[in-house]
Amino acid sequence: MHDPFVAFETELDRAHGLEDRLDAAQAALAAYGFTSMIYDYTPVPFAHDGELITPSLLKLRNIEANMADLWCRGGYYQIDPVQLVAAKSATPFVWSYAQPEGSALGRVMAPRHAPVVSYLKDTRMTCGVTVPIHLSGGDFATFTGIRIDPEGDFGAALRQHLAAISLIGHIFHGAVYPDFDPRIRTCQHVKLTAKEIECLRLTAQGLTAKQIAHKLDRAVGTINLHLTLAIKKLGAKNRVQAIARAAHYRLLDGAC
Amino acid sequence: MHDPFVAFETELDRAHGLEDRLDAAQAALAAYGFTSMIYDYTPVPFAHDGELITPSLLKLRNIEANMADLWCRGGYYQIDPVQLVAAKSATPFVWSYAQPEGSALGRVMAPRHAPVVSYLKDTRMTCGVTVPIHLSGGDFATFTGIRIDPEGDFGAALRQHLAAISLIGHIFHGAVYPDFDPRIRTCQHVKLTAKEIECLRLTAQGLTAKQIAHKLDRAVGTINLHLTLAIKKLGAKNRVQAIARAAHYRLLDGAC
DNA sequence: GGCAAAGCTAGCAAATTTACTAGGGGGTGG
DNA sequence: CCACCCCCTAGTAAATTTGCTAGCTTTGCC
Repeated sequence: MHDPFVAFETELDRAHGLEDRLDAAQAALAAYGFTSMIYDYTPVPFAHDGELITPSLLKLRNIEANMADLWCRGGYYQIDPVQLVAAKSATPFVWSYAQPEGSALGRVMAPRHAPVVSYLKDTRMTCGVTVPIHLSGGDFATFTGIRIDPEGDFGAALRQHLAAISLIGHIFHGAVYPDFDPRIRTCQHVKLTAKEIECLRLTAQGLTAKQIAHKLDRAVGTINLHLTLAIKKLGAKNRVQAIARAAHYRLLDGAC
Repeated sequence: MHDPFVAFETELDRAHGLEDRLDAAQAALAAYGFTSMIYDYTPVPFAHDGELITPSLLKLRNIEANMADLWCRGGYYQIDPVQLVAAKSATPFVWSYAQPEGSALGRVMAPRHAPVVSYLKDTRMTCGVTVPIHLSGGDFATFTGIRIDPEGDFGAALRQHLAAISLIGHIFHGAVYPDFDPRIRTCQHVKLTAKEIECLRLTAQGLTAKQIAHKLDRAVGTINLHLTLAIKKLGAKNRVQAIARAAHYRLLDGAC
């Protein structure tokens, strides 16, 4: 029996680069009746204040050109209720803005989400499947299939495909993730200099500023200033809180 | 068309408690030819030194009685290569000890894993599917179907069911997770007292020992001692490293 | 009921951090 | 080519942390 997932994996192996693989994923979704696709990746889903962080990678297929701008620069990502559900759950889910009542989406929707809901209704992308992909390092991706102008019962029909779309999403992510460059993989929510990050990591490993100064062959004053500037950029009150936030933003590269 | 996943969800809704739901999941797996099931959950998959942490919940169905003891108290969990692959990946996968070559399992297997491999061969549980479930909080579960005495081509046949088993695993976890009690959800790798944790959390929020003393109406010496003891238990060199490790073990409850 | 262990209480000297100060060099844009 | 901004360099007084000290209370077990 021909396995569609093996065929998809073969397609992904043959594709060269992210854009080709996105096209392959789009074709795989089309076989299930989807017209559009969204894939995004973020090293850290939430800021320390609980706000969703704009992803470092957002890719669209067959979607209005202004969506990327609204989501990445217009603040729409932070008020996207589907993204909120995905960030807090690990289970793939069908969503519909036409009939959100009784669903996970319906439970999180609030007035602040209205601009996103309006936009998706205007562009007739009111129905889809989202696969949350939480990764072992705390990073996070979503893989979404959307149907433009869905028929009345398309949402119900989607449930038949949830298992397949979920696996396609995981296979796709597994294929593209190894090629992400360091800028995509690193949280840009707070921008620290290389010296600031280096000093934070050594501090998280238990070295005092004096020990770091000796290790890096620099004056203690220099190390203290790097740490102080990092504390300020992280909005922390002191060095300890800065380390807690740096850990949250996964800037420590596992150092502890 | 009858949706087996909706039927499974209904079954889980009707079940009372974790054990009943495990039975329901076992029955769902049996429909795909599996004979046995494993589900486990851990608030933190890895210790700060990279070693796998024994899960706070491990449930087995139709598996040798001594497996729980070997895995939870005998150190086998730490040398289980399937668990290592699952902890580092998010994609569900088929595994076979009969023919591990060329698979993710084969790439991680090393001599230190031999006791686990021997045990699974002795108990004829050499083939299965594992669904890693990484959660948004950093916690982690696995859902595994196993076939005892698999026929020669069972591994290949399993690929047909990977999508279905993956969704079943996610649905099952989603059904049981809300009822986990705090002891299961809290990392027990390092045991700190309530006062130690309280002082660590307040420290991570940027309060000095003096400020904490004022807030808790205690002497500074008292706060300092709680923090010092926590530092020792975490094996840290100082307060900053203790916070980095507490964050790693998710003892801070998001505090930063 | 008694004993031991664990947890919480608190003080102090030495070491470290915090929060300010200031200058030089490199890169980018006009 | 020059000016401005950013990053890296470094010093110091006041505040805080570290790492030890010791005693009291509570809890659990025999």
